[in-house]
Formats: sequence, C-alpha cells, structure tokens
Amino acid sequence: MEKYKLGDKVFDCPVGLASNAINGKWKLQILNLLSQEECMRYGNLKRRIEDVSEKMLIQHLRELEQDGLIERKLYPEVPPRVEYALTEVGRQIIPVIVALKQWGQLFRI
Amino acid sequence: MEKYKLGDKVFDCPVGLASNAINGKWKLQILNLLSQEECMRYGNLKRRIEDVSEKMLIQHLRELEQDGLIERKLYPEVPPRVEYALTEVGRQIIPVIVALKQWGQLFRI
DNA sequence: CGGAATCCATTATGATACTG
DNA sequence: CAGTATCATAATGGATTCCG
Repeated sequence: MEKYKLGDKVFDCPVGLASNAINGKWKLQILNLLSQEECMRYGNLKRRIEDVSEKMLIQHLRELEQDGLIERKLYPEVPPRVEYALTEVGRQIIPVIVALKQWGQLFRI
Repeated sequence: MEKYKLGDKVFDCPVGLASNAINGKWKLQILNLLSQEECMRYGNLKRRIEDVSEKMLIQHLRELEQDGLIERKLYPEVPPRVEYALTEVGRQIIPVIVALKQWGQLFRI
C-alpha cells in the first residue's frame, strides 16, 4: 500500500496528509494571504488576520515552515525585518485555496 | 464590508468560513469518502477511516450535518441502518477535495 | 519589530465500556 | 448496527509580561 510522508509523519492517504498540514485555526488564512502577496511581513500578517494572537500566529507559521509550505526570511536590520513567503510546494497548494474561497463565497450574505 | 454566514457563525472572509467548516481531524477524510460513494453507512465510514474513535466520528458527522454539508438518512429497520451523503452544498466542495488530494500526492513515497 | 516565556482556561481528541 | 456515556489526556487559545 502506498504511503505519504510529510516531515516525520507518515500517512496512508494523501487527503490525510493534506488535512494534517492545513489543520489549524488560522493556517488556511495565512496561506491565502501569502498566495496573494509574493511575501508578507509578520506585522502585516498579524494585522490582516484579526483576532489571531501572536502566540498562535507564530506557532502556525513555524508549523507551516517545518512542513515546507512557507519560508521565513530574516533581514538582520535594525529594526529587524522578517518576511514570509510560500515555497514551491506551498505555491502548489494555491488551487486548494482558490477552490475553498469559491466555496465560501456561496455563503455570502 | 461583506460577510459570510454558516449556521449562526458569521465570518468576514470566505476562507475563514470554509476553514471553520472543514476544521477537524477527520472531516476532510469523511468528505473525501462521501464524495466517492454516493452514500455510505456509519459502520463503513468507521472501517474506512482507521484510527478514528466512534466519539470523534459521530461528533464530526453531527457538525458536518449541522453545517449543511452532509445529510443523515435513518432507515428504521432492524438492525438499524443509517446512511450519510453529501448535500448539494456538500457536493460543491468536491473541487477542494480533489485539489487537496492532488497536492497530497506530491508526498508519495 | 518580531518575537519568547509563562500561566491559565477552554477545546479537541481518545480509550473503554455499555445500550436500544 | 449505530450509536451513548464516562473518564482521561492532549492540543489549542488567550492574556500578560519581557527581550534583543
């Protein structure tokens, strides 16, 4: 039986792997913003995703980075600048975001 | 500003709504199975999704039902038979599942 | 600016046993 | 067969404070 591997986690099904990768209260919104902007600074992400706490934002960014969907670029300036961007693998998930957004549009009021 | 509503929950962004609807460890796998089979019995879902506990499976099925993505059909027979199927709204999320599955295939080993 | 550290409350998930 | 009920643990979320 075929297997699917992300980091050190192994799944029996591609949907299970994908589900695990995007599972998290803010992950899809992070990916959505990054899919539109080439790259984005931490503070900008924080402002665009209202209600997210710094802790959760950082935590999700770290997980997405570990899973290879995004990359973190640190510019050692003063004040420090950190930019997040989709990786090649991350960009390949954009069709999912697009489809998801279209589905969500069905519920517009 | 436009709003998006699912049940009694209101979101500012379609991705936020969609993210909320599919958020759950097993929800995408449930939707994936139901997208392939017309309808499926509880016990069959249970067998196909290995490792899911009865509690979580039922809980996720209930939530998907409340959100209008799936419907539960009870046939008052002995022994009882319960079938789950995608609703019209649920079927419209299939492109998401397809895209997600394709993305997951990238990690095949 | 972009975090880290800590404490605490709430949810989510799971294992097991039991039932109409 | 298709669930419930109970108990327990793990994960998540939020507030606050501090740092280079």
